[in-house]
Amino acid sequence: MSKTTILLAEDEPALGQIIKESLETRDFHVLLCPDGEKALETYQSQSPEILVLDVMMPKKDGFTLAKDIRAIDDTIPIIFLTAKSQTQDVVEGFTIGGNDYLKKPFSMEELIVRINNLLHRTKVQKTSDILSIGAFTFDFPKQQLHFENESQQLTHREAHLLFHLIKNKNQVLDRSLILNKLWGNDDFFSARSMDVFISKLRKKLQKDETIQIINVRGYGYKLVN
Amino acid sequence: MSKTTILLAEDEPALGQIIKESLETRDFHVLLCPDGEKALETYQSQSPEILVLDVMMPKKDGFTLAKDIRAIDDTIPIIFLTAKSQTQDVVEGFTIGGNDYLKKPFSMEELIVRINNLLHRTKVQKTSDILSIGAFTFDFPKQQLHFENESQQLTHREAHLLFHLIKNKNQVLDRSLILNKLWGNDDFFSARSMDVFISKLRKKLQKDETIQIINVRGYGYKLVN
DNA sequence: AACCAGTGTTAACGTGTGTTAACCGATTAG
DNA sequence: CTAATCGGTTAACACACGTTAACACTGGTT
Repeated sequence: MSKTTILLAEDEPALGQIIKESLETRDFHVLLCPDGEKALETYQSQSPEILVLDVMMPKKDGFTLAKDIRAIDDTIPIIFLTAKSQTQDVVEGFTIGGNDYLKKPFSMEELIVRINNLLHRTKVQKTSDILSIGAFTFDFPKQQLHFENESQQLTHREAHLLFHLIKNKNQVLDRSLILNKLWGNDDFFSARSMDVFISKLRKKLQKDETIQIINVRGYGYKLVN
Repeated sequence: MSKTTILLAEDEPALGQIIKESLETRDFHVLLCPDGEKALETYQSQSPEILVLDVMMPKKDGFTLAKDIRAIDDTIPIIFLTAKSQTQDVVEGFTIGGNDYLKKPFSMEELIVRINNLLHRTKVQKTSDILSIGAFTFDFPKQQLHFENESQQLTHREAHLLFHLIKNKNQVLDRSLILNKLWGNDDFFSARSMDVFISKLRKKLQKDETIQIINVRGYGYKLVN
């Protein structure tokens, strides 16, 4: 497994360097940015998995940066580093969803705990490639779908499609998004092909009646359980 | 939706009471326990959704308690309250999985942020949108309307429209509001389309005569029961 | 080279969903 | 009272999606 990439935005070079090195000893890959604008660029080019942002920064402060990034990705975890003076209610307003904050000064242990907690939330299902849905267990790498003591082998396409459906369980999974991801385009034929696979998956999943793949006309599919 | 239950184990009565009250103003249900043993009993009888444990407690300290509870449930989120003297590496060892910690003294905001963060992780999918109306049960995610032991599948549009009607049960649901929300506009054709769906819903709901969708001319619809 | 099994794509036909149209009754303003 | 408006209902329609089977491609086997 490759290292987790952390984007660290901190304008104070000495502090930034200390944090960076500490995190690197914990086996993270750290991208240190001296200001908000640089951070945004780096975010776009490197797509890190978690952001650690100083609130007070030149050019673009941490909150503004977070807003900009949230417009692109509304799930990426963000940790704010706040000075004592920062008004607590503003910070608190930001600390919902994938957000947390730390008051300066903080210990490295504290930061690492927060990072791991937030990563865990998004990663817990992400890294473990054995997913469960209803009464099924789905081993993605092996492309096997287990039900009680039976087990059926899925094809590559079936497995990938199911994988994304489970990842977006109970939410609508956008048709064109998945078409682009798995087929590389979203033209008529690929769409038809996808329909066929949805049909196949439904058949393979029908042993557990509590789970269903529901179509949302014009948008996509929703796997519910 | 019922309140989230928090088990709070804190041996210092004054502090315990303050935390309890603060959390209650945030609409949590708080079970305050003065020591580790009481906490374990309360955990078993009340099955709370999250634990906030003081580390230093009489009879059974927070870590030991956490170990005991983890043997029963290895996913329930736990937040430790630690004094400054507590050796940080021990704490850190515990802060994996569903765990976090706060150093005393801490602000209520900090605690609430941690609680919400950890709850979010387990709860995001848990809050089920199963509504009931008259003799019907409406499973919004599955788009199913249950009546006694029958069950009919609704379409996406039907489900959303019914969802908003139930949410505004016994109040007038504004036409243009719902048109904008579901159709994206409130022009003539969308309005006509909506009428058709109201008609369909009326038909599907007519098994229970006590509930009706009443039109309020010029304003909208009201679902009554 | 011929064969085969497995996988994904295309085709053909059928079904479901949402929109539009048509026609109607009810309500209200003039 | 009459006309205009709003909403109710049904049906026609277009098109998104479902299902099955035929087809084409791949890589492996004999």
